[in-house]
Amino acid sequence: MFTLAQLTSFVAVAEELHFTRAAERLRMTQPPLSRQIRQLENDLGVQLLNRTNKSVRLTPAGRAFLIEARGILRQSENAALAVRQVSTGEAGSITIGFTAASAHSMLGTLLRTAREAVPLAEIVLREMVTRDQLAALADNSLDLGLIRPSVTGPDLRTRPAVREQLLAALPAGHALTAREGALRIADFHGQELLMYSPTEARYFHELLISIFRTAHVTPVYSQYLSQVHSILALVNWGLGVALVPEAAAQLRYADIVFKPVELPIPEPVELDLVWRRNNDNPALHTLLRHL
Amino acid sequence: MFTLAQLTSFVAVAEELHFTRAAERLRMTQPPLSRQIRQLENDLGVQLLNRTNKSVRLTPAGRAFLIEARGILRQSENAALAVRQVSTGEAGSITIGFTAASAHSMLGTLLRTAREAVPLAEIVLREMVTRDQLAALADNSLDLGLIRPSVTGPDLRTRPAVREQLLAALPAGHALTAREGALRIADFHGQELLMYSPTEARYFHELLISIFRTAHVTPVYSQYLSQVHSILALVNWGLGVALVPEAAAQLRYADIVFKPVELPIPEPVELDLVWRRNNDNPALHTLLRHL
DNA sequence: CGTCATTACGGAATGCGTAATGATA
DNA sequence: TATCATTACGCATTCCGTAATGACG
Repeated sequence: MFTLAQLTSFVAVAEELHFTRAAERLRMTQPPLSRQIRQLENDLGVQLLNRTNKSVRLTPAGRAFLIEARGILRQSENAALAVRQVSTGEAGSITIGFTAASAHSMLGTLLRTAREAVPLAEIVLREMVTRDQLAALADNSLDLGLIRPSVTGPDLRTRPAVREQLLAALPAGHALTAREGALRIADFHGQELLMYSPTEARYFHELLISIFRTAHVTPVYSQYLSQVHSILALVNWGLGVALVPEAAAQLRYADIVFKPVELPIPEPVELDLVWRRNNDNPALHTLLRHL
Repeated sequence: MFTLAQLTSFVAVAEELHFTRAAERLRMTQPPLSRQIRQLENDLGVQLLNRTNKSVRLTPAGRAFLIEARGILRQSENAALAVRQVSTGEAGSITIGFTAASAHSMLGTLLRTAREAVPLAEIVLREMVTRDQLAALADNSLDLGLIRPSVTGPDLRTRPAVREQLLAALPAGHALTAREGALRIADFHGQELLMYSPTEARYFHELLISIFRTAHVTPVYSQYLSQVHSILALVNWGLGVALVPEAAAQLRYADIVFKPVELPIPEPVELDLVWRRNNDNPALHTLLRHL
């Protein structure tokens, strides 16, 4: 197979149609240039140039190869450029995991920041539950996760991304919807509360349990569900009340009224950014620096 | 700039993720392979692989470069293949000149043959008058011309392509349209004949002059025109009769009747293929062999 | 006979292979 | 301690540059 140097030489000769001038342009003497071209022709088994002593002309095959050679050289230069951009974090690919609920709070901001910070990078989004995100981070198939706070290994790094309020989600016509201003935790005493699953939505489950225990309030846990939008669907059907992160209020339901709730911690719902400490994706670190 | 050999080495290592195995695949020993990869990384200024003594992993930049490297190698192989096809006449580009009139007789056949003979070649068609075709053949911007017989230089080769009848083109309602069967030359005596220009359409001009002189017939030369379709337009308007190559009958005019003419030579209109003797376009010669 | 590509030849650099070293699990 | 990448070193090849040759207008 030929050499990139041979291609460079050939392009120079093809453009100058003059070995001596081409050699000058290549900052070499003319004999080795002649040899290179001859070598290239031997490698290809094709005559590229017709030389008489007073003129150098391209053969049809030479014309065709000139186009190819230029293409290969351009692609090579682009490759060198592109790989440097990836290595410095200017370009590349960042795979970001998110949970459905987080999409409404943080994801928009994150993507906007990414577009500014690493405009040349490709952002790949994957909707995954927290547990799957942690697994994907571990095997390097995910660069960055958006998860609810949870126990993570020592090789994962975590950073709080946003904090949100909890809102009461009430079916239209429910007694509490008539109340002026914010609700209090005590208002939920004895209410049918649509509760988060202790396994699938452990973070919210424990958050609510803790809030109610602290306030000595005991609602009626009618259903356990893992996803916020499932809970809202049930509220919409009048099957109970719920506490959901404020981002969920972006989802419009015909028969749900959202009301603020007074809590000891005003914004108790956290969302974390998480990534592998040893992740060597430079684009990821460029993005993290801008967050 | 890097080398294609380095790219080949890198692809092997990236695929095996193991220097020793990659070296075996490349039929070389492992140390020079290590050096090549290191050299490639130095050239690029980018780390492509993370080596621990027990594992070789691609960095994100390495992943990006692997794709680029495969692309460059593939393009290089394709280029070598393509240029060989051009040199053997399997592929390439053939520029063919034609006159408007010839388009209807020969061009279809020619293109069909070309598609069979050199399916990989690009056929470029250029409508040019005979004189321009000869000039273009001389400076190599045309590979093949379709022209009326004319004086050509010694470095041009010519081959008869087709012979055609001459047809009488009569305006609808003209007295001769009533005649049964073929016309005779004598029928044109005293007729208003739309004549070919002696300079722009020399071949037809001299052909007709010769035919009428031989038959001792003298029509009235009312107009001199250079192009067949101009002549037919005037016939269509009733401004005279004309003699045109049979291919012209393919052009449908509302008010023209075509009739055969008895001539001493049944098919006096010739169309030639012409090309430069020294044309080094292999695709052209492949095509000519099939014609 | 002058221009310009090719051939001839000597020296430097590149690149492979073998052997030794070093690092990590 | 075994595996596997890197470093060390010697040799063959490649490739450049200078000089000589040759071919075409």
